[in-house]
Amino acid sequence: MPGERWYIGNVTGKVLSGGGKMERTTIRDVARTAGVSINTVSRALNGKPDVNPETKRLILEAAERLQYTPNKLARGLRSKKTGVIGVIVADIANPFFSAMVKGMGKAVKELGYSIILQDTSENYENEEEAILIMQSEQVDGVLITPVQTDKRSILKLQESGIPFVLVARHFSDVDTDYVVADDVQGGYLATTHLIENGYTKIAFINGPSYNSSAIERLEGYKKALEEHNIELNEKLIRSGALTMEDGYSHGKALLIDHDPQPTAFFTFSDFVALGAMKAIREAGLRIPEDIAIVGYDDIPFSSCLKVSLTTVKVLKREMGKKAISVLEKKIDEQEGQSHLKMPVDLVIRQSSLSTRNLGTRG
Amino acid sequence: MPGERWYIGNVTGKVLSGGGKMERTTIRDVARTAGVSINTVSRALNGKPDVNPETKRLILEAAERLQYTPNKLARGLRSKKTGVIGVIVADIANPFFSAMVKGMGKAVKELGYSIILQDTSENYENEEEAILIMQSEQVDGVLITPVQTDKRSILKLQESGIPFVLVARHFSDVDTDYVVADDVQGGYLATTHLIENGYTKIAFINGPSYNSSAIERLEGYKKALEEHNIELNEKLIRSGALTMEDGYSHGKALLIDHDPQPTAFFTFSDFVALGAMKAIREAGLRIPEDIAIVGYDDIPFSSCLKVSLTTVKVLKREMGKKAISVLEKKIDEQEGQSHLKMPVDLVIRQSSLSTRNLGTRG
DNA sequence: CTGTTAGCGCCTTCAT
DNA sequence: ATGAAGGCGCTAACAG
Repeated sequence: MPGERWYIGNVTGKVLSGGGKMERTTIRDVARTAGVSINTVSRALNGKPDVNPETKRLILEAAERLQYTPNKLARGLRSKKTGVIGVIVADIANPFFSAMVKGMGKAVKELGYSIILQDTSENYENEEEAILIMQSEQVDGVLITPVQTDKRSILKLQESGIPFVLVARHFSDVDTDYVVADDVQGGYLATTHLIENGYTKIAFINGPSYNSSAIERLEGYKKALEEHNIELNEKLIRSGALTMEDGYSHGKALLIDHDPQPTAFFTFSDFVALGAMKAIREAGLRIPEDIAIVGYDDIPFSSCLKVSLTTVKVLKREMGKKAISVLEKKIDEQEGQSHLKMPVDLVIRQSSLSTRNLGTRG
Repeated sequence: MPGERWYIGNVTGKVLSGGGKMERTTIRDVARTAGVSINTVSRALNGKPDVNPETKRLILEAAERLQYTPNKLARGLRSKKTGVIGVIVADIANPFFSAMVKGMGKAVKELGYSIILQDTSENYENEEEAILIMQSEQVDGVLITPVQTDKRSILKLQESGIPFVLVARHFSDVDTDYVVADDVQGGYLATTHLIENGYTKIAFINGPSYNSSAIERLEGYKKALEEHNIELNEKLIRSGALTMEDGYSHGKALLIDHDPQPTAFFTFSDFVALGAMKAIREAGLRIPEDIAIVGYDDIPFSSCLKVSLTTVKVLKREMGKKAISVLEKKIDEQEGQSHLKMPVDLVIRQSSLSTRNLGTRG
């Protein structure tokens, strides 16, 4: 527990001899002003027992007047707790992650922690460095969406002894706590939906092959095909798509002289879907009449497109919040591992609903 | 300067008597192992002069072997520098701000700082609290996009003596450093573009009236109208729009039995534009044939819409980077205030280009 | 070149 | 119920 936070501002009114620079009020100033000893102040301010209500009042008043703010560094040095949680994400500019971080921020606030943010840009070296920084920062815990091109960084993190939880992605062969979305189910729902609407030639523009979300969604995709006795065609599966541009180029490749010609797309993210949609339009095809498409994540704009996007909704903020609460338990030494899968949900909109959506096609 | 960073990991190998928990290696352990005094180690590690190369080598070796990582808290307590910069944004889930933060993160990395993030959700009370937290965190400096419903929080920040820079928004009546976009110019460019394409009934779905960006864009809007001798009609100006939903409702209000009937929209953001576009479509109108629309920010998806969105491009990452560099100067006591306006640019796409874009309409 | 000393602000024994 | 003393890990004088 990072200790409760209460603030009254921070200006001392004192002025350094040298120039115009302020010096922060310390517990000492408060003690002097209240006419008590340093640690009586400490105890009063931290709500510890054994403090005369009257002196407590005096102390609180003095603190208020002097605009005292506790120094977290000093406190941290003593208590070995910084009240800071390190958050390492793959790309903060991606609405998926920024929504997640937003949720973390909210959850963390109630607990009195702060967040230090690191962005790896999906780059493993950056991830390694980010972890070292977190260690040096003495964070009380770490939340990380690993890049996954290598697992050694996570193994090191494990060795370091810092409590940590993987978020959004996890390793099948490294035993850690994690909070992820139920991606198998997501892949399954999306694919089943397309199949049930008569599509059989469903192309899957998937994420990188090392990415756990991509792996699990593919599993869901395969499961759905199998259940409906549709033969898997490797040519319809493409991987490595993360951006809009990737979606565009993969979409294009799948449409131009491609065998078999897909009649529907399932994509790794709404961003990828957007790129693919552009490719579809440029190929002179209509959505959903000629090609249906289903995205993933349910990012805000998806509902507002001219042809609104059917997608798998992931509870991004909730996932962030949940991750914090799992991490907090770890920090508080409450044993037992958490392997959490957040439920996902198919949001059916226009992009997958052709008016002539009966019977089999292609 | 937050002191150079160098890491070697952090596990000591030591085990506490009590249980399996690690204890971090301290400078003391290194000193003992290297057979020198504590502060020789400190100096060696910090690259200070007056250290025998040979002993330095010994110390570095020992540090390496023991996996020593400096304790930033202790260092900060002494040096009064935490190497942390506080970033307070209005909404990290907004792509505009997340792109900005991404830029800050990159810039900060090179300088050896870390970032503590706070999200106010456009709420003033949260902003006040965020500032207090930053003080308590002893950050070396603060970057903030103020909510602007009240300026007292900023005045307090000023009093606190912490170096800070406003980003993306600024106060006309509070003298601070800031890095913002050239919003007058942005409003002017967008409006002029519409006018030059024959539109005269240009509705402006603007942001909150206290928001400096909204104020300045309105200024640009008015300037453009004036230059073209188009009479300003207050009924075409709406304020308070921040979200997609706001854009939708304002758009709707402007289209249903509205006098005068607008022929073009200029909106506060691409998000707001997206909402307005939905309203336009629902009113049975076409973009851009019936209603042209210009957004603001140039958020990634804008280019990929079926009718791609004409918008004012703001250099979000660059603004973040610039803000960091200005802040760094302040931290290093380099005097002189910075009032920076980042250039903006009109990106013309389909949403403002009717095929029959000649002559005057409406 | 190197070691000794002192203290940053806070909290935690231990006395009183 | 309160105060005094010690120390978290590190850096910055000042000696030697």
